[in-house]
Amino acid sequence: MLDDRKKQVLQAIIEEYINTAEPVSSNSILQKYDLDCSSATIRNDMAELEKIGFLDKPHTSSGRVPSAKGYRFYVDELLKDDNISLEEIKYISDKLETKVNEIEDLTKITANTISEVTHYTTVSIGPKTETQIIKEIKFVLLGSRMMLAVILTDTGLVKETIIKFDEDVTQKQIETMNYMFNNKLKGQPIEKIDRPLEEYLYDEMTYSVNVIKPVIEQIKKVLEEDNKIYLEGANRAFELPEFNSLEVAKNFVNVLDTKELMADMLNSGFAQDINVYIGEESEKEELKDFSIVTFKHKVGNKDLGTIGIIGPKRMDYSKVISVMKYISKKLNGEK
Amino acid sequence: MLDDRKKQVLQAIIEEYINTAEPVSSNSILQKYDLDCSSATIRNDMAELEKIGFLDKPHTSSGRVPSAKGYRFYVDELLKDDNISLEEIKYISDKLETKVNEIEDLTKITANTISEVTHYTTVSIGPKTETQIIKEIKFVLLGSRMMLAVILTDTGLVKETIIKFDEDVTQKQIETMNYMFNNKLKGQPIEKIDRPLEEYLYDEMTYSVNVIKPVIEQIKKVLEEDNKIYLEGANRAFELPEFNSLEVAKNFVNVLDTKELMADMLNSGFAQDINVYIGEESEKEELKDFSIVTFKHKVGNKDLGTIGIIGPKRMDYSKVISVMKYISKKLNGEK
DNA sequence: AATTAGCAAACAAGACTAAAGAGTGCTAAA
DNA sequence: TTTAGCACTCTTTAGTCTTGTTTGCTAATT
Repeated sequence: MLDDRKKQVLQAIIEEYINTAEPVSSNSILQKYDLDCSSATIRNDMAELEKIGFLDKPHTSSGRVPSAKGYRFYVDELLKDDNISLEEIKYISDKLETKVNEIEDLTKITANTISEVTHYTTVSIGPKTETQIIKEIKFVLLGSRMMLAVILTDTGLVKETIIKFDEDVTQKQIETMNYMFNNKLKGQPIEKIDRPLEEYLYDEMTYSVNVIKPVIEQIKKVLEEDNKIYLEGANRAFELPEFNSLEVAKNFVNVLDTKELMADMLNSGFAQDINVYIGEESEKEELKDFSIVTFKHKVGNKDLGTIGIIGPKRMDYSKVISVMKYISKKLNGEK
Repeated sequence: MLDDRKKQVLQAIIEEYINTAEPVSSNSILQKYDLDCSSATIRNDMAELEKIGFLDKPHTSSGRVPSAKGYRFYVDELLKDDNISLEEIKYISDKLETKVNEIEDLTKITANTISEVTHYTTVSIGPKTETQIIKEIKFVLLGSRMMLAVILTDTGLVKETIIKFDEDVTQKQIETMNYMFNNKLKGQPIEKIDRPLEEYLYDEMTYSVNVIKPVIEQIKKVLEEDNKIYLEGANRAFELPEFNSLEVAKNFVNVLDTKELMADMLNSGFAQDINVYIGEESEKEELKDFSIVTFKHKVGNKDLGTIGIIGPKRMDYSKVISVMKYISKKLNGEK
């Protein structure tokens, strides 16, 4: 395992690289971090850290750059998660006070706050629908051939959809349908809406396929619909020096544009609330130059969606994770 | 005025430049376009076209590049608007067949189609709310302290908003409120919801400010809310050579991120359905390197929103305008 | 055994030069 | 008015040299 000085050297190199984006030399850390040894000693340590794969060298006579493995060790073992200033705390608190009526808005505000404080781009997605339980379905006639269906779930998610008919429908019909749907679907998780259930509904309400069909189809569609992905601060990334490489910049825009990829990243991850994917760790070619930190945004154990920060591998993990932890505490009512 | 050969030269230069993105030399157009003269003659014409400001020269001994003024003349006088292939027509027809329930979806699908066919980035926005007339307001109780308000307008726009209360409300209260709101607002254009009207509502329904206040506030908010802007194919731009300049690429991402700027461009424009802004013509510093073609998307004279194509000044105006005109015809039911 | 000083070697980055190639503008002739 | 011919301009690319940074190694020191 690493002795203390090697850990210090690794930490110094990573932090220095996060600040400067330039390969770090033995001399530069000797000056800024007080390690009680000479630059030659540091060079020896650097050589060893390189041997075990924690550091890379752009070319033979240049300083060192952390590898994904190096960042990983840093994130797992060395990182401080209280890297947050009083001003930042104040700013976050204020923004999170905003009253919202829909949980998606809360996710958006949180994502926006994180983006502002960390200066990275964020992507966010609403809570997964499949596992949510239908609490109530309401049908409202909006005209003789148009109806609004509103579906409420246990986590407070509200889905609305407009349904159009090819023939006139009456208030009475709507009410009957509404009763049937509630009867059958209330208390069910969304993923349970399957073929047999659909057929049952078709059978029960024989009076007009023209009426029933669009209702079932549209409700299924809106429930299965992928959650929208919201982007915040896409332009912020371009302030960073790594985006001076045209190829990196191009990849970045491409990645943000590939909603499925983003949804995939946001929905994967382990049981923890915060997951860190460093460059190639994500095992997606497109993401090899980027790191993503995802944050499962919860109140109690209600899933409110996931927020991801995407930036260069040289991301300020300490700041990002500190901010996320603070927000998590805050949302759960801790002082 | 320009004689015929000068027009041909201008057209050839612009089309060649649109295709190659390289300054155009007298020789290159002599070879590809059959002008019945020598390269020296073309050079003379080019010099004159430059004198009247239709062409620019990156440096003394390079070929010519069209200026904004040159593109303007081309768009206004020389452009062919039937530059669309059978495959493209087929593709567009198919995609526009998709059934939609909300007009915003139609705008999105159309914007997506345009982006796919032209390979440019599109931005789109829903119809302006201010001038729309309220057709119906429905309140639906979703729980003892939560209500959904649905507002329908004459153009078919539907706005929904969830309203939360600090105290329990009854079905009866909701109905009374609903009646009052309809009574007062039905038939009114949205921009007419002003202070006196609000006060009247406050006065009429004295029973609880806790109930009335959030309703009025939230309805006002949702109606005044800026329409969302949808982006399609942001990454496509990066295939173009002008985006190899880091500064241009950066500006582009910035422009797309500045929603107000985009909303401004989409909502400005004259009576025509198609408006073309070439580079500096838009009089916005940020847009000096880009051209925007906006398309007011209508069925009959119902405004369904505006779609904008944004790309380099060297945009294929002919293709873009041809596609827009075809879509416009198609949406209005012409074969 | 660990640390350090000292120094040669590697290499990037920038400045400068030279040569090649493309394209124009001008002059004089058709 | 058009054209041929040619000098001139300017970009682009490659090549060379210089400078400065940083390493890795060796040998001495603690």
